[in-house]
Amino acid sequence: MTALTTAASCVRVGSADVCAGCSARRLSVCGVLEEEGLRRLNEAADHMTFAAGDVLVREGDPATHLFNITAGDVRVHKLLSDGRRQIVGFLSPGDFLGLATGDRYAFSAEALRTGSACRFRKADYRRILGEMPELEHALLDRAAHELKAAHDQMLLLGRKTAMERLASFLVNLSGQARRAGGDGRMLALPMTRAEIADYLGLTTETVSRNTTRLKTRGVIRLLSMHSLSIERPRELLQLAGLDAEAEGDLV
Amino acid sequence: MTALTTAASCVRVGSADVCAGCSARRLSVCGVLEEEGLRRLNEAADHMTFAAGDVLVREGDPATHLFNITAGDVRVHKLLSDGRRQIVGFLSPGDFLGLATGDRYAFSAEALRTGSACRFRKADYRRILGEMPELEHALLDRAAHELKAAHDQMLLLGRKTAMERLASFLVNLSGQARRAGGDGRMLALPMTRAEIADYLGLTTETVSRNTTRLKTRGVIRLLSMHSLSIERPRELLQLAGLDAEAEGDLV
DNA sequence: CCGAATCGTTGACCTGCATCAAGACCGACG
DNA sequence: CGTCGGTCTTGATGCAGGTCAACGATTCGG
Repeated sequence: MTALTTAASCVRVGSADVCAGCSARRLSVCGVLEEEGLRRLNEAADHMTFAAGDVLVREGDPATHLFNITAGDVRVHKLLSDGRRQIVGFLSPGDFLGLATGDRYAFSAEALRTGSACRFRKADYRRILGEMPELEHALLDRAAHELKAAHDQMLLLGRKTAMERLASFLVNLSGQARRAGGDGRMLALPMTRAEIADYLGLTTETVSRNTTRLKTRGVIRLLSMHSLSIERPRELLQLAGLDAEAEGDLV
Repeated sequence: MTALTTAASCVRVGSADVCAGCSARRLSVCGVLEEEGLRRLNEAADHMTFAAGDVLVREGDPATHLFNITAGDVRVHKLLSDGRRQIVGFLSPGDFLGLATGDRYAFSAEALRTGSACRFRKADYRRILGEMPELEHALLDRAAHELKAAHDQMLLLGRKTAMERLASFLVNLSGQARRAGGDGRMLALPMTRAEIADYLGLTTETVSRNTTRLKTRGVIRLLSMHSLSIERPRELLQLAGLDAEAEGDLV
């Protein structure tokens, strides 16, 4: 639970044209920009790195910055005053952080592992959006997509059983893995059981028990604590409550 | 459960300049447009009316249209194959419907009562957005706001108790009522108990029991089945799990 | 103004997941 | 390579909220 400030781990790269060689570009909103736009975006960006446990954003702080994750994974969560936690999302390279923001951050964001991000002052970013409609358009697309994902998560949290939640989670991870270039059967779980639980509205014990059930039934195989393979995708989809309506995801 | 098609209840007004006299304009994204922009938006719009129970959008149908609600209230929900329902939002005049949409609608939308909306073909709307950056900007703002609300709802569904959910719901309604010009103490509940339950991830029985508890404790007073007044706003906030962090909402 | 259908409330009981508790495992560091 | 702190798993038990059932209240068509 190291709580470095953003400033402490921020590495300002300045005028070097980092964006040009950014591996996350094709996954990110920046992907729509031409050379000239990318150069101007680069000028406004702080390119920063972070380590596991670093805090990018703290719930309640004045919302001064927006982020584009370029490497690593980030956890976004909200807290109740007594410590109950809801994780509202896990971010991967290409994801945008800070859209859903008013004057103050309504969520905290912490790195799951070492990574990097582009950081923008909110005012700068707003100005840039005004100058580059294609960027604003890409951002709206992304917001729409996130909103759809949020609706799916509401259905999961409001109406699905523990097993359906876990299966849905794995199906989603599989989809992401495929989109990121993997085969969709081998999954990395960069988060702990407690984080999975707080994402699915469950406890670690329930996540663990249901993981065991999936393993016992031969639906998944645990390769290590933080990686597994999906052995029976069809069954997993069924358990997720998708089945027929299946989004074509999974093999 | 009348299931009129949109076409059946759609009233095309054509070239008449309906937007100019639209009462929802100041609440809507259209509010940012000048006369010229408004005229062009009006050209692309079908102005339609609907009655209670009418279906605006059916989950799974090709996503051809976007909507701007101009009067009445609309329920947006998702279904699991066995009939479990999650309501992901209630829309009021000024709200936008169809942002979170891919090729097909991922939700259904039904009118709670008589109302009206502007309907746009998706392609038309996309073209218009390209021509009017200020509209796209307003839409992005709104998307960000909805995303924040979605995160709040995830916290509610994943981690709050039944009483906290109900209290939070009433606090939110109160905020909306205030923003719509009311005093925030008198609330209209255009939806049924079953709809509240499906919004909060509970059953009608649980909603009913907790409503009774609030009534007994003197926190609220039921004026009729579909309207109530908040007698002890402070206590309601506390029950909602907000308290100190309170968003300045409520008296 | 009546009757039927729907909606809401209340009570009794049940269950899925939380909670509490105790080991097993795992990875980091001397 | 041992051991120490955190993570994960498994078991026993409890309870918030779901389910089932019965009965009021409200609405609406005629």
